[in-house]
Amino acid sequence: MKGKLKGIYKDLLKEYGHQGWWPVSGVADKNSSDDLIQRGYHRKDYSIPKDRSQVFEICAGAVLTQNTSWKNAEAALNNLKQCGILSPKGILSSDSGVLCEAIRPARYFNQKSVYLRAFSDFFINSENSLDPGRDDLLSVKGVGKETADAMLLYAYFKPVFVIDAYTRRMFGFIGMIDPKAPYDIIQEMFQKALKPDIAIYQEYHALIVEHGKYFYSKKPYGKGDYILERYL
DNA sequence: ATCCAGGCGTTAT
DNA sequence: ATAACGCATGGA
Repeated sequence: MKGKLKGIYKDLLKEYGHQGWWPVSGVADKNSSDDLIQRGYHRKDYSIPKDRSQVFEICAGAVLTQNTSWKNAEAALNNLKQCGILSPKGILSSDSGVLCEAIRPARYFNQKSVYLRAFSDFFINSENSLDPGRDDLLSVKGVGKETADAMLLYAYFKPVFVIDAYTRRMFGFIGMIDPKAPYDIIQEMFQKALKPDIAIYQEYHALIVEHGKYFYSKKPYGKGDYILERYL
């Protein structure tokens, strides 16, 4: 059980390399010729150097990318930044029309504008308290289990395993889980099999998304999962 | 033109 | 409890 998940992790890491999630702006090295660095990835960096503003940006991105390509979510983040409202106070004080227009590329802009304001309010009210717990995040409108866990793992550095649609399809494919099982059941399977290692949890989820894009999209780029098929 | 991407809240079985 | 539905952009 444990060896299997760890084996898959190693295979994916070998195939795709370090993903460097979560992407954030503001750490880009303009002098670098490395495309990943210029796009704002913190490659191989799992320490906690992030200031409040980057923590917020990760959380905002987590909301914006719900059922949406990261590319579109990133466009929304760039728009917010361009408008000078990529901050809790900025979002709360922004005109609704301006906010909606800025995040338009991320789809569902009416809903997500409300979600971003709700999270901004939560973020400000938890400024000088301890890190939020899962239940705290789940109480915010627009923050469901996957989003809450992504925030905890990538913004707050808590060892929680993120379960997304790709995770269900991939590990359902090799028979390790029931794809339609409840979120917490699937998450429990991963967390019982893997030690609570933040760096590995961050990397594993990123690798699942990368691999999933190729073989487990509804319109896969690749034709046969040569990596996971040996775990059948 | 059609299909889908790093879900969530609400409403109906 | 769990399934169905609305949301509503940009790229392939």
